[in-house]
This record gives sequence, C-alpha cells and structure tokens, in this order.
Amino acid sequence: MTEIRQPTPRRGTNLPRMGDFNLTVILEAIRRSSGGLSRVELAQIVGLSPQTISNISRRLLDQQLIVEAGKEGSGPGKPRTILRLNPAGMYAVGVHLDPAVITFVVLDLLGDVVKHSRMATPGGDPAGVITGIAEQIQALIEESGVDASKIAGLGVAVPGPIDLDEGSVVEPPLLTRWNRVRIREALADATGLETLVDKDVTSAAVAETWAGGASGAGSFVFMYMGTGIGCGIVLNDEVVRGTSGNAGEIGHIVVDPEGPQCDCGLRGCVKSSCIPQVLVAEAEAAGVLDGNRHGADGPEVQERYAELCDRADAGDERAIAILDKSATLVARAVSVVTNTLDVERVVFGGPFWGRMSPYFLDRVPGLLDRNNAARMIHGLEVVGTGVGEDVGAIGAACLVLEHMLAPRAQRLLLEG
Amino acid sequence: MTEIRQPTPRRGTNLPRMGDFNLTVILEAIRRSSGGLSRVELAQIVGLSPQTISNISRRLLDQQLIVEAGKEGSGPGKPRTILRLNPAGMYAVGVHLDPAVITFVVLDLLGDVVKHSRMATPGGDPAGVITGIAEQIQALIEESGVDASKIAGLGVAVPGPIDLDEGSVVEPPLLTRWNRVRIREALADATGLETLVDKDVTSAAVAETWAGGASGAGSFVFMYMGTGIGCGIVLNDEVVRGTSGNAGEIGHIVVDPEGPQCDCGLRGCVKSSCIPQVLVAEAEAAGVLDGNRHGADGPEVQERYAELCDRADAGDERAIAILDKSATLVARAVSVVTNTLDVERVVFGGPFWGRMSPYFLDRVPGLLDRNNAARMIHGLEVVGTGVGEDVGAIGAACLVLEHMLAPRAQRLLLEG
DNA sequence: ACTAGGGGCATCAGTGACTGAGATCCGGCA
DNA sequence: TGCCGGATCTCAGTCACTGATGCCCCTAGT
Repeated sequence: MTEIRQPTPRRGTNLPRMGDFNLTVILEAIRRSSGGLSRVELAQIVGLSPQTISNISRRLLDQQLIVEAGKEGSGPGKPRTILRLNPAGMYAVGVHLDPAVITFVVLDLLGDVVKHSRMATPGGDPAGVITGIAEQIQALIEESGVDASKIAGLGVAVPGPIDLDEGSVVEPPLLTRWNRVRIREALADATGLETLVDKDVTSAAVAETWAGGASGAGSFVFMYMGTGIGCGIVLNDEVVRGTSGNAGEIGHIVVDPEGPQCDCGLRGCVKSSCIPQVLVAEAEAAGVLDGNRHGADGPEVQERYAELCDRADAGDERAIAILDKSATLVARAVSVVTNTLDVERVVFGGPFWGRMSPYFLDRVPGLLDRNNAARMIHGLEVVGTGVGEDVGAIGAACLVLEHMLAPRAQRLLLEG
Repeated sequence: MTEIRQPTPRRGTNLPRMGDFNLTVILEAIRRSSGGLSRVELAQIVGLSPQTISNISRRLLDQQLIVEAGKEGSGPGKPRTILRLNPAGMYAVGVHLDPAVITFVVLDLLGDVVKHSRMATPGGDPAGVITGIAEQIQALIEESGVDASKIAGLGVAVPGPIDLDEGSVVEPPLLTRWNRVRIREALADATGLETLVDKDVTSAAVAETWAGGASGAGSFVFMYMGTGIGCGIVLNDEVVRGTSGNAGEIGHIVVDPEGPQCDCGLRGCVKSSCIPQVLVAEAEAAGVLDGNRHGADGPEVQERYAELCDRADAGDERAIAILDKSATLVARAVSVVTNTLDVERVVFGGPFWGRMSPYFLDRVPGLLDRNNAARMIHGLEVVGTGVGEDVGAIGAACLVLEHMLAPRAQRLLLEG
C-alpha cells in the first residue's frame, strides 16, 4: 500500500502534481471555513485567480467532494454561490486497536461519525484477532449503508512502537504476542481496502487537524491521555511522524524528582508517576479508593480512575490532591515538549480526558505559561479536544482522508 | 525583509513557483553529491525528464550557480558532462552574536569559509554594538575580495529567546540591555544587505544541512554545546523554527533527580546541572581545578573548561568523572528529544564540543541506544559536526543560502 | 414593472514549465 | 575511417494558471 514516509533525496514536481495540490488546498480552505466559502473568497484566501478557482471547483463538483449550497447575497450584484463539503463525497473506515478495546468508526468527509462500534480486545492469536477485525469492518460498512465505492480506505491506529515502513506493530507493552505483526498487509488483504497504519497518538493528532475545528490548525501538540500518555505533534499543519513513525514517545520525561523509581533507572518519569494506573494505585494506597483490586487491565483501570474522579468531584480533598498533582506533573512534561518545539497550542484528549479535564484545565494553562520559554513573545493556548473519546479510531479514519485530501507538501513531489 | 515563517492558511501554487522549486531541487541534488552530477544522473535522482534538467541546468549556468566541470566517459557513447556548484556563484555573510564573542564569516556557495574574524562582545549600548558590527561586516567584505554583487545577504545568529516576526532579540539571559532590540531591521539598514535573524542553535542546525555533508541530511537534532545547551531540529531536510523561532529550548529538561535546585523549582535541569559553567564550578569545589576564580563570563568559562579537559586528558580520575557524568546527563536530555521526534541522527557541535567530544562520543551512543524508544526499529546515529567551532556564524550565513536556494516546500506557496 | 448598476462567474486566448520524439553531438572501437 | 551507443539538444505538444472580456443574476431606484 502507499507509503506515508517522505523519500529522500527530494524529488522535483510537475504540472499534474501542482494541479492536484491546488485542489487539496482549495478543499482544505473550504473544510476549515465554518459555513462554506464562495469562489471569490477562495481566490482571496488561497491566492489563485478566480478562473483557476472555478476550474478546480468544477473538478471538485464532478468528483462530488463539494456541493453548491445556496447563495449569499448582500447588496447589489449576483449573490455568491457557497461551496460546501459534501459529507457523502468520501468515507473512511477507522480502527483503533487498543490493549483493552477495539473501536471501529465510519467517517464521512466532514469528519463526522456515521457509524461506530466497539469490542473488547480478544487475547488470542493476532492472526485470529485480525480476521475478527476484518469481519467487524465489513459488518460495520454494511450497517452504515454508505456507498461502498465511496470508501477511500482503512486507517488503523495502534499503540507504539510501530514500524511505519513495514506497517507493523512492534512489541507494544500491553499487547504481548503482537510482536512484528504486519497488520497493514494483513488487513489490506482481508478487507480489500487501501490501508494505512499509524500510532494512536499520531492518529489522534490527525483527527484534531481534520475534525477538530480551529484547534486543529497551525502547530500544536496533542496530549493523548490513555492507558499511557503520549503525544502527537503537528507543525505548520503537517503531522510529524518521525523516521519510523514513532514520534511522540514522552513516557520517560522526568517530571517528579521525588517520584517513584522507573524501569529506566531514573525517578519520576511520566509513565511511572502520572499515568492513570499509577494514580489509581496511589489512591488505593492512600485509602481514597477502597479495596486493593489489582486488576491492571484497561477497562478495570478506567473504571477505578472514574471512581477516583467521582470522589474528587464530590469534594474528597485527597482525591482532588491526587488529580491536581497529576495535572502538575503532566504540565511539566508538556512544557518540555512545547519548549522544544515552540508550538502555539496544546490539545488534550483521549479516553481518560473527559473525567480529568476540569482538574487539568484549571491548573495546566498557568503552569505551562510559567514554564514557557517564549513567554515574552507569545502565549500558549490550552484546550480540550472536541473530537471525543473515540479520537483514536476517528483519527485512524482521518489518516485516510488526510492521505487523500490534505495539502501536504509531499503531495507535490514525484514518486520514486 | 523577507519573512521566514509560514503563512496560514496554506496558499496555492503556480507555474513560476514550480519552476523555481525544481531549480532548487536540482541545485540541492548537485550540492549533496560528492563530486558533481551529470544531467542524466540528475534526471534519475529528481525524477524530472532529461529535457527539463537541461533547461534548468542552462538557467543555473546562466546564473553562474553551477559550472560544467569536465567529462566522465566510460565505455562507448558521449561522455557525461559533470555539473558542479560554482563556489563563486553566491556568497553570504554570517554573524554570530554570542554573549562572549562576535564571530563574522563570509561563506561561498559550497559553504566554505572565505574569510572570518572575531571580536569580543562589547558591553555597551546595543545601538553602538550594532554599528560596530556593521562596520566590521563592511571591512570583512572588502578584505575578502569577493564580488559584492554576489553577496546574497546577511544572516545573524543570536541567543534566544527571539521574536522571528520582529527580527528581534528578547531578553537573552547573558546579554542584558539587549531586550527587544530589532537587530534585523538595524543591520539591514546599516549594511544595505537583505538580513535574516535566527536563533544560534537553529542556525547551527542549518549549517549542518548546508555545510555538514552526509550528516546534514534527513531528520536530526543538532546539540549545540555552548555557554548554554540548546538544540536545533531538522525534520525531513527542513529546519523546525516553531511559532516564534524559539524551538530547541531544552534547558529545563530534568536529567538528574539528585541534581542541584534550579530556578524553575525542580532539581537537576540541564541548565543547572550540565552546562560548562556548572561543571567548572563543580570541578573547583572538588579541588580538581585550583583557585576559586569566579569569573563567570564566557571566555573565562571556556578557558577553565579547557583546563578541566586538560586534566581529564592527562588522566585525572576526578576530572574524567565530571566529564563522564556530564555526558550521561546530556544523553538523558537528548533521549527526551529524540524519543519525542524519532529522528535518525544526533549531531553534536558548538564552541565547547571540540574538547568534550572524546568523552561524549565514548558514552553517549550507548546511552541513547539504551533509551531509544524505537530501538527495535532503527538505530540512532551519533556524530560530531564537521563544521567546526564557528558553526554559529557559518550557520547564520547558511540561513541566507538556505533561504535563497533550499528546496523548502514553503517556496512553492504563493505569498500573502 | 422596468431599467440601471454591480458583483459573481464562465469563456477564450495567452504564457510558461514539463514531456516525448527525433536530431545532433561526441567519444570508443573495429 | 566508419559504425555504434549514450548524452544532450531541438521542436512541437500538453496542460495548469492568468488576464481580458462578457454573460448572468440580483438589488435598488424610478
């Protein structure tokens, strides 16, 4: 299947590439506008001549990616014809393979969820699980009732590390038996769909650029709050994948010099001091959560973490202290990343985000600002994602949309 | 002067842009080859047709950016004409404003230094210093004897934080009085040259891409070992500047949970535990370096640090221990950055690098490999820069060359 | 109701960069 | 000396963007 990575050395470009690129530029402008755009507005925004806009609009209309949606006239003159995305112009399927749960979505061109489903992650043989996923995908497509010919492909979000070239999962900590499984190939064969694989946090960042509205533009870091904590990075509207697709590994940033010992030899790393599992254990040790149910699997932790948040919401000081402290620690890790990359925004999201958000939004912005090396020059926006809990699966589907339709510079270059 | 930053929203592209871009692509291919390339080879590498290569070659020859340099024939058929960069085709002036010393260079198109000079950084009023810099630049250009019409511009590397939009220095820690000084404007006016300002670490990274040979390709982090420690970031052959040009601030990454208290409230940050000034103080406290000369200004520290290295080179165990520990700590910070960005290479350089390199090259590669989150997928190359001590000033000049001639995607987009 | 006016948008040629086919050039080899 | 093969150039041809021009559609005034 198509490669995501950039070839090197850099290759030239030619006329058809240019045309395709401009098409995606226009599509993106329409996508990022709130209520659609007229041809004249487009010309102004993208800097191309009105004629070119007209030509490209026609191509987009022919491809049914956009529709003419009413007119907007104020004052004399012919009213502007508004161009909007056609939600039914393209669909993509996304799968998020999480250690605890597998999420499936069908997304339309707007990035809205048409259909979704979940299943607990089976513990068995990867090959069997992959077959199950493929079946579930087929069922979901049928149930969704979308035109199968409009499905552009399948995106798969997996926990890292991954090998982007191989399209494989490489020794994910919580998915034993999934070592060097070439899931891209396997799912492409099983479903017949063009398939892209990427890391869950990268997918989440792509979801934000595609379905996240204003907070998905420019340069930002997406903090993915899941079973682990990782980040997706977007610089100048393009996601950063890294050499092998493993960018965003921040688990060993030291955030608490007095924190617990980590397997890396240091103390107080992110992954040993502020992931939900650790917080839950801390709460149990402190007697905030009763019992010592050491169920360390995904859903169990999420449930216990929700309990912890319930206590805090109810006013339990000790529960609040644990959450506040976790916010402080996470903020330190975020500061490291934002200072390294000088981004303009931090977007929080992921399955655990919903419950923790009030505690984080209360403290993190101030902490980040205080540690912002570029404090004198610009602020640092902190927001929660609008994409919701299924951001992994939605992002996976967005990988496909992004690959087909985003104005990446890569698109201009000739292929090897 | 021209903006470095990318506008948003993304704008379209057109025919002339495409031509210019392809020209830079070909130039880069020639630049990155060891002994020049023929037209046929170029066609193969950049993916354009031989005719296009011929046309663009003619443009490059007309502009005197390349020259035909001999033929290379093996076997029957017309021998290939080798195209090489013409060193005299373009020059750039670079200035590195360091708290201790100001370095000046004139660079040719190959990235080789034609002429260079230094002066101690005067402590006076910024306006006066800037006048002095401008005079020194004029003198250097005259002495170098290069054709003034071939000088493409002036690059200025300054310590952060900076404001890239303003072209100004913003409260650099060791340059008091230099707050919000619009040095780009001032030097452009004073010299009449097109002027670009960027952070020293970013400039160093650009130097590596332009003058560093093979180690300047692809995705890497440039660790700048100076009075402070910072990094320049290059992803997919393009330097990362960040929203305001302040990317690469890694001073507050925690690397030693038992380290000294930092002004940020944590312990063991990079800037409080492994910058030369701290190591020298440590050595003095331990009696490795005699006396307690607390001269904390730049040249003084560099001298004392050299002494420390001398001791280590001579076999002083305690001196070696201090340097080894600093290598360990720096490696931790580097790991944070490389795991966040998943780059393929780390390049060390900067004024202090020469003396510390044996100790670092001995330990850092192993430590980085051990902490590499993508260890199973790819290795992490560690090299010292070939650019030398003046990497800041050379990088400053390279900013100009890069801006004029590098195949940045940005070049394709229409301007606002 | 009709007309003037103005802005949106399409049509038509024009420019310029890349491409394909064929011609030309240049050396080695028989 | 003539043949051959590879490198490069010449000459149209294609196609995306641009500028000029004109049609279309709506508002507003009479």
